[in-house]
Amino acid sequence: MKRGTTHDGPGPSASPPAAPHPGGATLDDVAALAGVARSTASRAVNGSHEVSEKARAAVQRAVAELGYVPNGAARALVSSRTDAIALVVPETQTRLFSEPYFSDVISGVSMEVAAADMQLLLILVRNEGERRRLTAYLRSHRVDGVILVSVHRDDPLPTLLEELGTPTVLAGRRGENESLSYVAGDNHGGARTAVQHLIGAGRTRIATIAGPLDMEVARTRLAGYRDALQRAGQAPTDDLVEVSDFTEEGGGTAMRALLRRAPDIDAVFCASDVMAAGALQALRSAGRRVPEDVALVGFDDSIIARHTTPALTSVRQPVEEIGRAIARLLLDQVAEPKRPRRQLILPTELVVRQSAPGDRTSAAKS
Amino acid sequence: MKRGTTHDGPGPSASPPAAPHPGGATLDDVAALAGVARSTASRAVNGSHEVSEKARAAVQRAVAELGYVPNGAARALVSSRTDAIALVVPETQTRLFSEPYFSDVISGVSMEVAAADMQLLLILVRNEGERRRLTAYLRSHRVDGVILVSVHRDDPLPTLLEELGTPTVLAGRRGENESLSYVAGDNHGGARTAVQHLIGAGRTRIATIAGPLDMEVARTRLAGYRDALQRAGQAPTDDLVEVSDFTEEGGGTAMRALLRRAPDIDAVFCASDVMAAGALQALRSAGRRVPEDVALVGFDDSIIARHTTPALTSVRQPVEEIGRAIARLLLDQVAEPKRPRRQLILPTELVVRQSAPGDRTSAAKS
DNA sequence: GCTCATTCTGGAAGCGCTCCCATGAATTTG
DNA sequence: CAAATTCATGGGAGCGCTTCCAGAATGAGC
Repeated sequence: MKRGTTHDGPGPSASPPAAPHPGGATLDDVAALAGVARSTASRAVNGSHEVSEKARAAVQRAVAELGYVPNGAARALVSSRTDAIALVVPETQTRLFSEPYFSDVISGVSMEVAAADMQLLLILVRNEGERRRLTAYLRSHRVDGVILVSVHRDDPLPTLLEELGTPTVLAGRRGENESLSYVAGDNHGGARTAVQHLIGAGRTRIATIAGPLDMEVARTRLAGYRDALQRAGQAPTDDLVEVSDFTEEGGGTAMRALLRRAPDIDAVFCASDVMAAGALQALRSAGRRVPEDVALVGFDDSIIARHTTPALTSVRQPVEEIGRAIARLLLDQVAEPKRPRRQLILPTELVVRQSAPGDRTSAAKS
Repeated sequence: MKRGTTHDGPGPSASPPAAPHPGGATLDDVAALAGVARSTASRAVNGSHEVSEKARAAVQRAVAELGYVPNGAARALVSSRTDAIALVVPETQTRLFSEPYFSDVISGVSMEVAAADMQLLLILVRNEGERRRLTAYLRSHRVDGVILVSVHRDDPLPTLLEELGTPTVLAGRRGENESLSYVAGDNHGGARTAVQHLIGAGRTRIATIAGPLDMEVARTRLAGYRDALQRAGQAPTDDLVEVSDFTEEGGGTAMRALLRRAPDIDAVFCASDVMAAGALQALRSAGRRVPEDVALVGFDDSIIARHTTPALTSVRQPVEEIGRAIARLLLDQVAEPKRPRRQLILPTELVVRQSAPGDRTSAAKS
């Protein structure tokens, strides 16, 4: 007995023989029961190869009997590995987090993290105070690695992490020349495919509602849009481009602006489903039929895409797979810090629904 | 200097004078710089009152200069407080997690946890393996408290936690006699209000699509439905009740079953928006107009409620507030373990939209 | 049978921190 | 002015674990 400091005399307490002390068994208890030294027990528990079969078996039996679970703090203290990674989500926009994108990324990340027997810390950053707190936290080496979701161009966090040497993977990149590891969906290709789909359906005046241009996703999707037009021999004009903010309201406003500026448009590619939902509403209010008068394509294939009337044609990203890839990259980097950065772009897929069918004539079912 | 092994010479780096060694400054460094003993520095850092103003100031200066951040593992090891709480989400149903309910609960929890300067661990449990892993984890005393979201009646986890003496708060209760602390929305009252709204709108054949009855939420909402009918003097019949599974598909199936069994229904209260969306689809396919022929009310006021056509009347829970309350209860319990359990039921609110307007005549805008 | 290489093993040194305890200074009191 | 009290302080003992190191045990080689 080690911790019990209270009484040593032959106390009358007939406490149960198990559970030697409150906090659970320690490695010393295991070693004692197995009849080996603590160091040997440690090796056995951690699967070192320099342990005889006999010793290992004895230790395993003791572990099982005592229900021993290593104390994470002690282990972290000495090995300076925490077996935890942080997932940082800036939640500045309302309910950004509730977008299935985040949930699915988290879900994918969680799978891999659990499989590696590590822990996932979720850190939501809503304001300056929480941001400062996060900075201090990251400096305190309490996690082995960091995943950053939804990074803005000028976000100082990635730079900080780079300086600290903390293994980091971004969900999406900051710009075209991203120095950190990242995983993203093929935004450019997805957007291009979407617009090509519209072109293929005979649309000739195709506008776009872009996201805020300080986000690389938005820029890339816009570039994909332009690329598709260019490839089709249509010079992209700026008055068919409206920059918005990824919100439903913003989508509506942008749509009205487009209709005012170019009343003859017959298709709109929206850089997100949420904006598309707003645009749809605006189109309806303006008396345009979707898809007969104006075809509409969104991006993300989020829940609402399936629930609008007509349902939205949208670009789906393999979001959960993105999450898993992120986690795998990060875990690799944690295990082997000097390994070169890696970037991964995963293919997207166009999901065709009624808001933009494959040909102009097919009617949408109300 | 202790850990710094790389170089000691006056490097040309103009980086801040701090960071004496890679892992960050230790309390010993702080103490040395402040000219006090480590124990004094510790007291100063932790805000003990038994420190002279002078010493405190010196320590604070040193902390600032060195950019000192306490090592969490070391602190946890000795004080056996981890400053972390776990949020456990069983994600057995697909994308259950993507329901705004979870996101908002998490968001609320996160706020309070951050304000208390603690960490939030997110643990998704998808299968038996992850469940076993969680059990081992909880036994290892690596978190100060646990939040359990979406508990089923016979979930063994709450019992385990109760045995371990780990402070625990549930989001929702297991049954009517819940022994643990919990916070939930007023499911009974919400359901009752929803049905009363339908009655008030002149509906006379009101059916319900319930959730799986091994979940207390589902039972409670069903009870609320029955309560409303009873109060209105209508004896609730079982052939107007269809039990489903909280999925969209399930909602559709249930709706078709109801229509077959009772073609004359003129309203349906669905225990979730997702099921309501499925029901809506089914109604439309069956040629019923919503709300003219059949009024529809959902529950949760999730994103899709606003995006279906017609938009869904739905019961909103103060989800973020639920999250905050959960965190507060838990943090209280962590600080004061013997404090009695507390249960909290937060009021809900009916959001009226086109799928079930306040009176029978008002037309829904397509 | 004895030496040398090859495993295994136990002892011991910390990781960075908190907190108990004894010391000595400062303060109060008879 | 000495004795009693208070209070900040530094020393030191761990918390439970990993890991280095040296020594014991085993096996191989001549």
